[in-house]
Amino acid sequence: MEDGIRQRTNGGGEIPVAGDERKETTADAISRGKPTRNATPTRARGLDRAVEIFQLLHVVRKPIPIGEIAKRLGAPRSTIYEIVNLFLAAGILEYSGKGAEVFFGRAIYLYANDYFATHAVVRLGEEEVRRLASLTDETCQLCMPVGNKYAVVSMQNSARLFRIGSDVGVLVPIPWTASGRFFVAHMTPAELEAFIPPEDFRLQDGRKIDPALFLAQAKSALADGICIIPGLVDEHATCVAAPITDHAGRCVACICFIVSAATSEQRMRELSAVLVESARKISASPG
Amino acid sequence: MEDGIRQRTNGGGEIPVAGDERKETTADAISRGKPTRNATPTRARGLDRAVEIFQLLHVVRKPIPIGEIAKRLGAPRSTIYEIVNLFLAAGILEYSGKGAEVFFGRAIYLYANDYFATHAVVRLGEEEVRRLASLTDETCQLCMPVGNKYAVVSMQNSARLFRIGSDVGVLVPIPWTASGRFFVAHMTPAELEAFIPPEDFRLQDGRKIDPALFLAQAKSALADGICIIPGLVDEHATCVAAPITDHAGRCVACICFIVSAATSEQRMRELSAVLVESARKISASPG
DNA sequence: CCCTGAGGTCCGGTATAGCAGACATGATGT
DNA sequence: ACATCATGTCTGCTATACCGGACCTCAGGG
Repeated sequence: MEDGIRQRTNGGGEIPVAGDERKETTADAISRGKPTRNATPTRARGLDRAVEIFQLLHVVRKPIPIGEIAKRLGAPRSTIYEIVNLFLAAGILEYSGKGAEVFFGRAIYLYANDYFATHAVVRLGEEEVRRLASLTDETCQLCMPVGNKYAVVSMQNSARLFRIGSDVGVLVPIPWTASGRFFVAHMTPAELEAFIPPEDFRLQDGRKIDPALFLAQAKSALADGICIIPGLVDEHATCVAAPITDHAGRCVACICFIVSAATSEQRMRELSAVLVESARKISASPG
Repeated sequence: MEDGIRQRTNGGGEIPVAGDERKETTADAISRGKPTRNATPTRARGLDRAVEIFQLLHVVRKPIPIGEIAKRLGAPRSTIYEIVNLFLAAGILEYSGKGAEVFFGRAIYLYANDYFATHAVVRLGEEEVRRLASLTDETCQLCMPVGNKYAVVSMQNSARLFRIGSDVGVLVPIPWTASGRFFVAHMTPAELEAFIPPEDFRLQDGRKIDPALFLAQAKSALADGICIIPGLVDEHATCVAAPITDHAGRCVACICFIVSAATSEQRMRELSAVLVESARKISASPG
C-alpha cells in the first residue's frame, strides 16, 4: 500500500522513502541546523547503504529482489549484492518470497525479542493498549518516536471500527497526530524547525500545519498531561493522547485513542482520565 | 565457481562470541569446506563491525556501554563510536539503561514486525506452541535455524515445569537437540562437517556427539517425520520434534516438546501425533 | 534464431573510512 | 589533593571498500 505522498523516483539517486535523514550521524547533529547540503554525489559507505536498505525494506514491507534494492537506492548493483550477501549470511536478511527476493531475517526477529525483554515500556504498553481497547471499545494505540518520525508500536482496533490511516510499524510524520505533540514539546522553535522535515507539516488531505501553532499545542499539551486534537488523521476523527515518560521525565512514548469527532465531551473526559491513569502506571515502571 | 583461489576477505578480529560464521557470504559457500583460515589481523570494515555489534548485543542480552563493545570486540574505540552513533541516529540502536549504555532500538522492533507479518510460519507457529502447551501441559517450542545454529523462536513452559536450559532467542548448537536433526538431514557428511563448528558436537555436560551417528539420526528422523532423542539438553529430558517445511519441502522450522525422560511410550506416541499434525498444518500454509 | 532484461559474479583503481592515538572531561577512589 | 579510569571528540595517514563496468547465465518473447 502506497501512502499518498510518494514521488516516483524517475531514475534518480534519491531514495523514494518518505522523509529520512540518514546523513545526520550523531544524535547531536539532529538538533543542529546542519543543512546537509552535500555537493558532490560522492561515494557512499557500506554502513550508510545498510541503513538505507533497512529503511527501504521497511517502507515496502515485503520481500523485494536485490537488484530492485540497488535501483531504488540509486546504488551500484555490485555494492548492494555485497552488502546484502553479508547480511544474508548473518541471518539479518533472508531470502523470502519467490527465490530472488530478500527481506528482514530471523536475526532481526531475535534482536527485537531482546529489545522487547529489556523495555518495560513496550511490554506494559502493549498490555495496556489491549486492556483499554477492550475496556472502552475504542481504537487504542501505543506510539513511540523513531528518528524524526513516530511509529505505531501497537494497536488494537475497536469493535465499532473506525477507519485508521496508519498501520502498525509505519513511520508517520510527527505533526500528524496528537501523540506527536508530546515528542517535541520540550523543543525551541529553532530546534523544532531543524528536527521536523518541512514536508511533514502538510497533512494527507493537503492542509498545512503552522509550526508555531503546532509548538504552542505541544507546550500546552505537556502542561495539561493530555492532548486532544480533532481532525488530523481524518476529518471525522479525534486523537486523544497521554505521555509516557522515562525515569528522567522525558516523553518516550504515548498511549492514545482514536475516536469519532462526534464523541461527547463527557466521554472525552472519561477517556482522557483512563489514558492518563494508564500512562502514569507505565511511566512509573523502570526501564 | 571452479577456481578455488578466490581470496575472500577473511580478516577481522575474532569475536569472543560463541560460534558465528559471518564471513561466508553465499548459501553455496556454506556447504564448501572452507577452513576459515585467518591471516593478518588487518583492518576490518564497518559492515563487519556492525554485524559483530549486533551479535554481541544479542549474546549479552542487555544494554552495555559503547566502550565495552569496543573492548569485547577488540576494535578501536573511535571506530565503534562512529558506527554506534550512526545506528543511534537511525533508531537501530538506542541509549538504554543507565545513560551511557546502548542496546537494540525501536527500528529493530519495527523491522521484526515486518518480518513477522510476512512469515506465516512464525505467526502460526507461535499460535500452535501456545495451543499445544495448554493442550498437553508440556513445554513446547518453535525453533528455527539461524546461520549454523538454531534459535528458540517461541516457547511455552508447562505448568508442571521442567528445567529448560535455553531461553527464547538464544542461539544453540544444532547437535544439542532433536529439532536440530531436521535442519541438517539433507546434507552429506562433508557438508555437515563444513557447516557445524566442531565444538558444537560437545554437549553442555562434556559428552561428545559422533557426527556420523548424528547424521544417521537426522536421516532417519527425516524419513520418519518425527525425531525423539533422550538425554540431550539434560539427562532427564527427552526432546520430541516434528519438521515444518516450506513450499519446496525444505525444513524451515521445528515444533517440539521437551518432556521428562520418564514419559511413557504410550504418551510419547500421543505427543508425537499431535506434533506431526501441527507441523503439517503450519507447513501447508503459504509463506 | 536473436534480442532484451533479469540475477549474479568478478576485477582493478582510487576516494575514503577505519585506525592509532592525542586530547578534554567528569567520576571515582585513596 | 592526586591518581585512575571511563566517556566522548577530533585529526591525519593509508590500507581498502566501494564503484564502474565487463562478464556469464538463464528466461522469455518476438
